[in-house]
Amino acid sequence: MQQLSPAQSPTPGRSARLPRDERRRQLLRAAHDVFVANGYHGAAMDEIAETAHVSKPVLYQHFPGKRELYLALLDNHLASFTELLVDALNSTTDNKQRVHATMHAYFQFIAKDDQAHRLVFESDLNNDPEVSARLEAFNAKYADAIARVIAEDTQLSHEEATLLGRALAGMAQISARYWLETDKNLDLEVASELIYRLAWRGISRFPKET
Amino acid sequence: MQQLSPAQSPTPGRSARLPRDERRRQLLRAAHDVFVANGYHGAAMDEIAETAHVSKPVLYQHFPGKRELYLALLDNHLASFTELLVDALNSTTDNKQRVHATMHAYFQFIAKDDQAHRLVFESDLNNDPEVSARLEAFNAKYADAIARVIAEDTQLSHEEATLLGRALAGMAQISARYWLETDKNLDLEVASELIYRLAWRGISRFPKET
DNA sequence: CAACAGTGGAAATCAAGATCGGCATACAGA
DNA sequence: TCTGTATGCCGATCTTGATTTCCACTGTTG
Repeated sequence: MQQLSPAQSPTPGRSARLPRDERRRQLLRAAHDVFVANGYHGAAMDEIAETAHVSKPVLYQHFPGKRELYLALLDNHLASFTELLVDALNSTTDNKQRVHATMHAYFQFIAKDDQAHRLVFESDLNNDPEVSARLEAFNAKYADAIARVIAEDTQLSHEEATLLGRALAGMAQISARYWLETDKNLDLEVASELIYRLAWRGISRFPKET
Repeated sequence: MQQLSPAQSPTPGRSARLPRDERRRQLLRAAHDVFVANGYHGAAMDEIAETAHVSKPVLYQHFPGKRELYLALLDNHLASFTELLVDALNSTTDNKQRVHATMHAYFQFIAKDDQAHRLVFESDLNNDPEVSARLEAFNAKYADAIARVIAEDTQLSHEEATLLGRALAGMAQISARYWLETDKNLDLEVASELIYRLAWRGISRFPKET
């Protein structure tokens, strides 16, 4: 009759045992919070462990190091973001509506209350090749999708269309992040609509010269 | 007649004495090179000193620390960048030409062969309040200038025009940086012209609704 | 020739990531 | 119910890398 329910205090200051998967998820949540709050370099493994109510060795039993922990989170977020965008793209076959839906999806991701965008776009680890490769791949995918839309409607070369695609992708990112920092004075719908109109006016029937 | 040219070796491995200002400029040049090559966190004070052919104590006599050294460089670059943009804005009174000139100036700054843009936009120190405050101030100034142009030509509210200004400022930044990484397949003139046209089509006579 | 400003080598300090050995807990099988 | 064993967990420590400072030396200048 000693080992009562695990909720009882087994030993003061010791956290309950968890199955490996569940513990891993918990650690990821904690790491997410700390990275979001402090950025990559500002986040200490100590603090992540403490946030998860766990000691550091536990952290290292699940992840080889800080970088890998961050990369795991980055992969998760980029995957869900990509899914959002792909769904928006596939939601219609009308290019105008596509741009609209995609822009809206972009703003939605930025507005998510887990602040995943901070981890993705404001980590101070952009110089790491693994990180920049992932971000570059993501941006390339998004920008190319826009470039295809542009190419359909214009006479531009592939290179030129791609440049414009990047430009609009960047516009979406920067403007959405700015919008968020204004404490959402404008409604999400209003803001994303404005940017969509700006983008669509810019590219639709874009003339080859002048 | 003893103090010969300082280029003579006073003592092997010892650098010639320099007036304080000149030494400072030399240190800034060296720091710039190292920061650009390695990013903020990747840059070691050792390496900066070595690049300047000087010992670390000298470095610390001119700058209290690594952060201040970086901030000094950031201030310099932002000031010269601002000057570039202001000149472009004042080069004409026609708003269309203004946007054109400004976009061109943006690409020129990114293309400068000292790679100052890396130090400004790709430093991994964006979470530092001093740094983000400076970047935010710079972006605000630039975006507000664009917003004024927009407000002149449209019926949009101040908030809405500012959001669009940010959007275009972000577009300039992201597209110029992308363009640079394509090894300048497109000529600077061609690329900046494309982006300018995209921007101007987007904002000129922007309708209040739909 | 004497004070002085500037310099470099080397070492103190410090923060943060990573690890080691042992203890506690749950569960399986007798 | 009892006991063995594998698994999860922790305190304490090690290690590394970078910033910062100390001190003796050297050339310069009045």
